[in-house]
Amino acid sequence: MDPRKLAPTLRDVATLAGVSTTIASRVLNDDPVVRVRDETRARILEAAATLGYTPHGVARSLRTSRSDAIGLIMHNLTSPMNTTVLDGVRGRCAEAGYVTLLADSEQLATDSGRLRSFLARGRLDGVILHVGHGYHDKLIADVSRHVPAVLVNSDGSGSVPTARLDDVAAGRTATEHLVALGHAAICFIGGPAEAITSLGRQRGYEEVLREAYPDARVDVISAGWTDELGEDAARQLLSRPQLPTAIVVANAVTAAGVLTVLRQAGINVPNDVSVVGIHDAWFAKHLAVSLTTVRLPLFELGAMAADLLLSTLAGKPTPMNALIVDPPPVLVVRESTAPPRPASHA
Amino acid sequence: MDPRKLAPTLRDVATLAGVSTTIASRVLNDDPVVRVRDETRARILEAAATLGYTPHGVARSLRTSRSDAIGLIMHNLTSPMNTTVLDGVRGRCAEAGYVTLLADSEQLATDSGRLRSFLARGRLDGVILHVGHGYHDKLIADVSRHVPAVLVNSDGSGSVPTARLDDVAAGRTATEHLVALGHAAICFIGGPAEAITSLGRQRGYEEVLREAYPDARVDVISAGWTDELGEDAARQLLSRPQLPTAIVVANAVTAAGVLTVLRQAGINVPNDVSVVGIHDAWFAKHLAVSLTTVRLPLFELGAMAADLLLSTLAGKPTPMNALIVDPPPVLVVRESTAPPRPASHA
DNA sequence: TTGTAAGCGTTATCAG
DNA sequence: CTGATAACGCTTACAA
Repeated sequence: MDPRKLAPTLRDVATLAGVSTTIASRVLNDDPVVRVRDETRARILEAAATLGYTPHGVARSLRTSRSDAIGLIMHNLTSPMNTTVLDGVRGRCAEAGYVTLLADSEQLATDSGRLRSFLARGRLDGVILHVGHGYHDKLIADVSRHVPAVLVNSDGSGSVPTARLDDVAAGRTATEHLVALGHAAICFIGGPAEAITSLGRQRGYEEVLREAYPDARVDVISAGWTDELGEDAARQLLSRPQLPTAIVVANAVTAAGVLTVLRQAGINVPNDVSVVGIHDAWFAKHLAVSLTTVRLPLFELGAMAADLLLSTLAGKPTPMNALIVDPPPVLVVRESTAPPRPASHA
Repeated sequence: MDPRKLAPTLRDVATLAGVSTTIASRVLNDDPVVRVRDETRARILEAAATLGYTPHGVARSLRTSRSDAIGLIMHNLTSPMNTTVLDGVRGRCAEAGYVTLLADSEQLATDSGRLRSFLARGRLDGVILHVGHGYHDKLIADVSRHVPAVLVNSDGSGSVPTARLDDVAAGRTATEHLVALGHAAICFIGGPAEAITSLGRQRGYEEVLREAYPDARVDVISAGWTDELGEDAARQLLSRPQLPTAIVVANAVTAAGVLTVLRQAGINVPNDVSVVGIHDAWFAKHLAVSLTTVRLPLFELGAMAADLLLSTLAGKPTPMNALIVDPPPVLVVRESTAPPRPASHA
């Protein structure tokens, strides 16, 4: 039933090979320093093979005080964007020989018992935090007190290395596209008001708008990262006497909700209003109207966060801030954007 | 730099409290058997608190030979459905005090070194495998040789407990809806030909079709779980002289691709052809046409898989097959289905 | 070239 | 009610 009870130990291998555990260990970990007779080495390898020996990771960890495991504390794992970041983290860690422990930031932030057990000493060499707004300040402090940590898309207040997307460039790219098409009445539908990524994108939007139209009206609605909140924002827009001619949405999931509500209201996208979303997720082309987006390097963001942590763990000097500028944000034009219709009235 | 170097040990706590590590350990784990003076207990607790003591998980694991960790080996983590399953697994395990190690099935199947390090003895109490077709037979065998394992939506060939969705019922529900609307020429677009979930849904489709029209033509196209493969399948359909009047798609992601290609081809859904998808994912309502779907309990599937494993670990008798029948598949009607148009020709 | 022995931080057994 | 002590399986000075 339980195979571990019978699992062969290093001592078993050593005994079978007729050597001490010392050389057995060294040979199996191919220690570059040790010099053994080829014949001895062969005996050990053979013994390990016939026994089907697997090293006991926990015993090794206890001895070496490394676990070769990193923790990934994520917020809203259901979002396709976050999944991509996770893939980047996990892939890079796996390449470096680390396994990944996954936890949900909400749970850890609200249940200190779970947090403690997640951080139980020795189990994790380091932690990557990709958390939303909310409890995150305390969580970041709690975690980074225990193990080396890095942040993804958060405000590390300088104390913890952080990997970030170039949100300002993303906001600029989206808005520049609309301005180039001739739009001036452009609304920005953002994420949660406190979300640093949303604020960056908003800043890009404002910069471009002001550069193009020095006294343009900055028009911002705070929504959130879900399709429902996008729907709410769109309804809010519809209740106005006049629609903008174009919308920048800070997130593709939110944009999905916006497009659906506009469709339900009989608004034609892009003829009545253009919409551009940020994040070129797989579903963008399949939405109510296929969505023009700005592609952002989410996988690379995760990989970079992993690199920062691995570099810290290796004792190398690590930059406190890594902005992912390669690849840069790229506009992917689909059917949701067009020039504004020629002024029909007023 | 490295907080673990300074981390207080149980001995530190015991020394500060003026007791042995034995009682310190027992008190801190509140062993129900031990009876200590309240005063002693208080001293120990206080010492632990002032030192900020955290138990060393690895040392504990070595001693108890339990890690309170389970491994989740998943395939295609990018799929929103799989993410939901993952959420169910992780949530249930967290409730039971287990942490979750995540790994990608493709990587583990193709790199035996990674598999070995993932399964390093002692690190995992058990493993949940949610793998696609392909290398999975060997992978399942390799894993279950090392630790207790359970399967999700796979063919366990009877040797490993398995949690499954009621795919036949899902296929039936989708097809019954179309039959009730009056459709007879119904095509089924499946997942990969070997995928057991797809085959179950297909069987449900065939059953209902045959029950309604004893000599109806069963019309199946094998696609896959991605939107691109859905697009391919739809193109294949479009190359026929005559379209079916309705389509059942085994997966909502695939259905997204189908809808988009139909839109591009100028086919009106639902007037020219009805489409029903399986899996009521968040994006279903936002697609080219808002998609009628069958809702399946994916979260519960993950939770059930976790339950099977936890029950095995607890030494309880565990069913080899768990079909998730509660909640049952539920039809969610949106705009992609309608009665067939009155016979216009032939 | 190989072996001895200490110790990582716990928990469990057994004795006081 | 409390305390020595051994052991979990491994790595690594240090010896031989």
